[in-house]
Amino acid sequence: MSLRYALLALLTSQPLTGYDVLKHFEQSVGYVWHAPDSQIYPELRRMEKDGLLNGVEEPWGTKGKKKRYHITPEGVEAFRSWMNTTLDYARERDPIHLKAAYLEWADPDQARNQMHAHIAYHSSRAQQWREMIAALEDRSNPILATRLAAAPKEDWTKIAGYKIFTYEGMIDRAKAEIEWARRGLDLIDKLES
Amino acid sequence: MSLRYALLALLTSQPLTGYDVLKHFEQSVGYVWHAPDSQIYPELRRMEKDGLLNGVEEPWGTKGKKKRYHITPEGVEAFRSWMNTTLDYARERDPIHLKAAYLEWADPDQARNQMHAHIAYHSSRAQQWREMIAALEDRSNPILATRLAAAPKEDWTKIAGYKIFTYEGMIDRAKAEIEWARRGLDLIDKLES
DNA sequence: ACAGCATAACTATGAACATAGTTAGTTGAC
DNA sequence: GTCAACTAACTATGTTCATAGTTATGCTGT
Repeated sequence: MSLRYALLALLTSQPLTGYDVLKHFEQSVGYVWHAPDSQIYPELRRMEKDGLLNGVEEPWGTKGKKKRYHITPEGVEAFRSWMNTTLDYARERDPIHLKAAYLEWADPDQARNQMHAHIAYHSSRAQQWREMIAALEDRSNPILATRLAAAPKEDWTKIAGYKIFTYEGMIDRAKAEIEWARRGLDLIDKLES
Repeated sequence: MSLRYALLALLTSQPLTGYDVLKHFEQSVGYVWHAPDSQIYPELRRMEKDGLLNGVEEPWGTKGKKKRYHITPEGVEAFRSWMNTTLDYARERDPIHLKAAYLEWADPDQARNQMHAHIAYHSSRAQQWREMIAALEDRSNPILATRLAAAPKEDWTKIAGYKIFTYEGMIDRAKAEIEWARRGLDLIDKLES
């Protein structure tokens, strides 16, 4: 169900065509909730059917046409209501922890490789998020710019602030993963002598 | 696919009936990879079909019967091979980050509630994992005991050590979440004046 | 005697997600 | 002028997962 709210979040900023949704999604809310286009197109149609969006057809070139989705008052209300409802937490399901728990089954070097890959993955993510925060702070992020343009000036600090806070949380997680994997490398050295 | 390897991990310790798998699963590998029974029963049958398990029927009472699944050499090999393959990382998909990024849409008190719920959830998880680590360290965890009983003594430190390492990683994550949510509470106070 | 609980093993259904492929118009470079 | 890249919008298929319900046996306490 979260995809629906991710799309509503995007469309509170401005009406977008399906294709525009894809492109904006990938550069903003898609960083916190990934989804492929094959999931987005049908979901947009379902949301229109459910009255959360209003699709307005526009001509495209001489023959083609495209549909621009406008969020409806019901859509705004559904989003606000979701925002005001405390989330349910999903049960644990992370392959790295599954693997770590049985690491005695791996060849020591493969175990080390996995830890190095873990560090590399989370380092690169953290870097990406640091850049995202920088672009949010100096307002150079184009998606943020369109959102701010449509919002009253007194909300700008809030809008940018919560996004920065989100990416900081993701960096914190990445840091915890990196430190854990480093300790994992030490543990492998200690146990596989 | 991870469910399959979670089940193989469990069955490397001893042969189990479907129902036993459920019960053991919930108290061991299920903490790192949750799955409901409706997923486990059919997966066990698929694994048997794929030659990873060998199901031996046993009488149960006077009329009923049950099937005990033994891991085959192919099953052991499949598990070891998975353990030696570096994992692919799934894209970000966490509802709390999605929500945090648009927190300006929530009522301030509901935003605070969400942060408090986040702290409560991760505190309780961390506590559970601390207890798990204690039971692994003093060898009072019954699932660990059966696993150790079937393994050579020189592997005991490894087997317990990697499990403790795993739960430590989960505690680290929980701690990071708690600290992030605390900062979130401060931020809400600052922004929603 | 039978209630209640644990054991045992499914089945059904729909939603969510991954992966891959398809069709067709538009724009810009060489 | 034609070819690649981009815009636009799907479609197909299979897997994974959540939620809920079903059927039946055995054991224990009152």
